[in-house]
Amino acid sequence: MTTNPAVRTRFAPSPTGYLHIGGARTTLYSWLFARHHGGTFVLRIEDTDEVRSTAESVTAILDSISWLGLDWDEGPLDFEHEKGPCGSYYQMKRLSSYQEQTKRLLDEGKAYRCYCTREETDAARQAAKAAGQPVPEDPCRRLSDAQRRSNEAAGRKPAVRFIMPDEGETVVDDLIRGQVHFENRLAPDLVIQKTTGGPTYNFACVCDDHAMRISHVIRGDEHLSNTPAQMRIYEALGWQPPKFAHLSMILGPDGTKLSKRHGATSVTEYRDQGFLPEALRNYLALLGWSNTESRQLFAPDELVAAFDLPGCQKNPATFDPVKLAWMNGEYMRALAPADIVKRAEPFLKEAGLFPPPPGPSLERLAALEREKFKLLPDVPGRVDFFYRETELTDKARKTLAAPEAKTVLAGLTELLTAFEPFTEKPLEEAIRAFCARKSLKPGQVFHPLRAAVSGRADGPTLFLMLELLGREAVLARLRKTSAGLGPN
RNA sequence: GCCCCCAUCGUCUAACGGUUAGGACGCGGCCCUUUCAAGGCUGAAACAUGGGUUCGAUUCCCGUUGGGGGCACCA
Repeated sequence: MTTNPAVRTRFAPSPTGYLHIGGARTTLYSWLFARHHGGTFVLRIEDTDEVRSTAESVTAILDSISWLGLDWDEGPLDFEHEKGPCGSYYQMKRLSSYQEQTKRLLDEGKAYRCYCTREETDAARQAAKAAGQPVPEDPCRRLSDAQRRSNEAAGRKPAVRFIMPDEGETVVDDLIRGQVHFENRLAPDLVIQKTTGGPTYNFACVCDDHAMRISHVIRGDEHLSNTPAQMRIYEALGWQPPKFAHLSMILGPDGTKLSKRHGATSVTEYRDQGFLPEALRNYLALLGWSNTESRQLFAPDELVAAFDLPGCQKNPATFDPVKLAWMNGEYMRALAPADIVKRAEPFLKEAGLFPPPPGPSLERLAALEREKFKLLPDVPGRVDFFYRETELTDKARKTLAAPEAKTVLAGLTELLTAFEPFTEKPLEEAIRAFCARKSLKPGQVFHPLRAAVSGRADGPTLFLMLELLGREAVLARLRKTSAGLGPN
């Protein structure tokens, strides 16, 4: 991979919860873009919301990103350690750098201290709105020294506001959307430092993207309207802004922003449901990005090679769990049986099948059933009856309700009691001969046999299944099921 | 309410002025088959709408409608 120092992207989550599907996609695109161009991918934790940020969220987010197979060149390694030359990558550890820039803007008259309370600001905005003015001028913008002193004397703690231009427009040149124009008179003076002394998001973000030499800011659509203000800050500080690329939102099935009421929205939930990270990654890559061939399946390195911003979609995309499940099945089928078992281990454990009870090897069974697995829990789900008797499914019950079922099972029990060798081919020949002898259609025999022995109406190829189950289990279940059918 | 973005099958999307509007998921049918899958073949299914521009618009421009996002001392 060629390295390209000119490309540096970042993902900057605020640690106030799990990694959301939308965040995962943003991370993926930033990572893919960096990797595609041989650049650097940076992870930064935006923990300036003192009340909502938690250490657990940091860990959860890092875990989710790693689980997706994405790595970062700079950023936190865990809650204690970090790597990279632009540290710290936690905003709360960079407080002095924001204060330094705030001071600069204050000194240069590009920002001012604002003593208004939340209520006063709200009231002023309401009044302006009623008067048909889009944005009121902040009274603190032209405070006299005496007024300032009296505010200080009254114990009021100031926030710092950045002066936005009163006229003209700010143009964001977005890599995905093109030029987007914003009227400056509509933008109020932005708080850059809270009364607590901490920076606000839009300010910290600018300072850090500059300090970390970020070249391409790839982020969600919800930030597009923040961008003009950020650009004004870059300008005031005399900094070159990065290039911006705003990704459209991910919507739920009802067309509104994907949220918890639509079902699983965090990466961990998908992991826990038994999705493979490579499948989720592939699916997310396609949700808002495409290639001219409309290709669907990409190995990780193929994705890196193919991905670029021009393929990104401008319109929002609806998340489709059904297609995700299909894709997961594709990846499951591509796995070697031993890998299927390995990946499914947590789910096998949960089902009490790991370590496996006596019986055929899990690997053998995984090979037998592999094309039916869609999700990891399907592994124990389809294979459990080899190790233990299971409840009859409704369909199996129906099959066994056929009038001839009981006599068929009785006949088979008799046939198989001393049958040798108890292996696939001979069993098939013998059972087909049995059908002929009794003038029964194969289906009339095969179906109840399968149902009685496996407890279900679908499953592996019948005669191999009998072989793997072994004579003892087959006969025991034949008898038990038969008894359960009651007198004929 | 104001600002911004967006608009091709149900969904994800291809097309970059001239195509029988292509692919994928899902759905239907057929084949394969002891079941369920997988696989193969196949079918139904889309250019939101009204004006322009043009010899010609899905494609370019404007309006309408619809959807989304933003308007915090939250990120």
